[in-house]
Amino acid sequence: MAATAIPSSSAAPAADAPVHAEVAQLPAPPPRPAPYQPPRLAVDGAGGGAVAVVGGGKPCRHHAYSRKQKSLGLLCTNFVALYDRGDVEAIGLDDAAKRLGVERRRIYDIVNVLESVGILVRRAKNRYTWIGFGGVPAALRELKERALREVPVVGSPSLDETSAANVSDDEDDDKFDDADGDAESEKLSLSQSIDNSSDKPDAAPCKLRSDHRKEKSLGLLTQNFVKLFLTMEIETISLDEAAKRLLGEGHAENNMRTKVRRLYDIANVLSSLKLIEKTQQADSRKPAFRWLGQPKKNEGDSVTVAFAPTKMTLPSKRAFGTDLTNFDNKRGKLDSTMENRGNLTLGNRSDFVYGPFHPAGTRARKEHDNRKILEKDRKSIQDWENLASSFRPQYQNPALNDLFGHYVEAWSSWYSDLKRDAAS
DNA sequence: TCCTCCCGCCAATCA
DNA sequence: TGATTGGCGGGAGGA
Repeated sequence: MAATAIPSSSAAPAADAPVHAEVAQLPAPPPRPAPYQPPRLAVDGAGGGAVAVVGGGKPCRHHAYSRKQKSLGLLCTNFVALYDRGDVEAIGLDDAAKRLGVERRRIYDIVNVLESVGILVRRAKNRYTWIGFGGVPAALRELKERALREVPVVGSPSLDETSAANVSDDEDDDKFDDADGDAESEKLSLSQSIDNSSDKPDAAPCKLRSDHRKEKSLGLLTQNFVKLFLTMEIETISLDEAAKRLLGEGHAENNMRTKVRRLYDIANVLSSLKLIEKTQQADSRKPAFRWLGQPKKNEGDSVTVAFAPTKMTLPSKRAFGTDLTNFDNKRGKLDSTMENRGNLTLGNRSDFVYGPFHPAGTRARKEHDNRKILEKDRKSIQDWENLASSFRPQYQNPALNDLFGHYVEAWSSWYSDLKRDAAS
């Protein structure tokens, strides 16, 4: 199989170039860049470091490290922008890492979360198949069904004794009792049904060390985190609270901290997918996350997901999607290969809040529009169709128009499926 | 100062 | 046995 099924097209960047890097220039795009030219990378032979030459601009070395440009959420946005095209099927992890300018380790984080919400599927070592956002409703539906099986009473205040308990294992590293082997199998069923190439059908139900490792996987934690939203009455939840519910009370501070770290990773990815949004808890200053899919009570089995192309509120802290590559200086050590490719930074901060899904316009007006659109979404799923046809931002950058088109296409496809499901 | 979360070490697992 | 996968926590950036 080919390394990736992304076809070369006139708008597609060269395989060895940072993808969509031009989009990262959003704040000050050329009036009409004609025709689209992918950024070129040149190697500074004397210095040994790579020097990015973007869009014909001057080479620039050593701009300041900024963790905003390296966030998992932004990486996820870029990953989706790169692969959410109708003609993409296979994804090679090496290829993705190379194209996005990050280490493989980060790609694993992304694909584990994306896989757990049905956006892609692991086919083999190093190889994933892109499903797209159309796969999300089914994955969420299955998650919800499983969660409801595990939680007899919807709205149970805690998952501690059910699925969450199955992952509250951090202090049991040396205990591999098989008392709940079946529950483990059940709990792992989704991820393993996705990735069953290596599963042995006759595997003993007892908890193996490999199972134990899987229990703590980012993918499984993602699913359990999503289940919290799918099964509980709460509108928002803080990561501390989520960690408590997933771990159970009374766990060591260390375990809790580790779990919260992972939840931050997951939340950032889910935020960039517009499945959740960062918000503020009403009764405290602590940040919390709100589910945007709202597949909860009184909605029967339906699972709705309100992501692109509708615009969501901006995260309070981060601006995802401002940079379609993550080429940048690394913190601490300098990465000789990626260093200085990061000349894709945006201008001043007030400019770069606009992600790839943001239409041109003022931030305030957009936020106002976003809120209206969000409310509109929540009123009725039927409105989405109109929204898709009417909400068509005009990007100055042709690459963005293409990108938005892909989202509209993916969304339309998913919405058609949803209507068909509802009708049947 | 505390929250957030990037980064990469290294152990587990796979081929 | 080398390659792949990913848990984990240190510690730096940011508010």
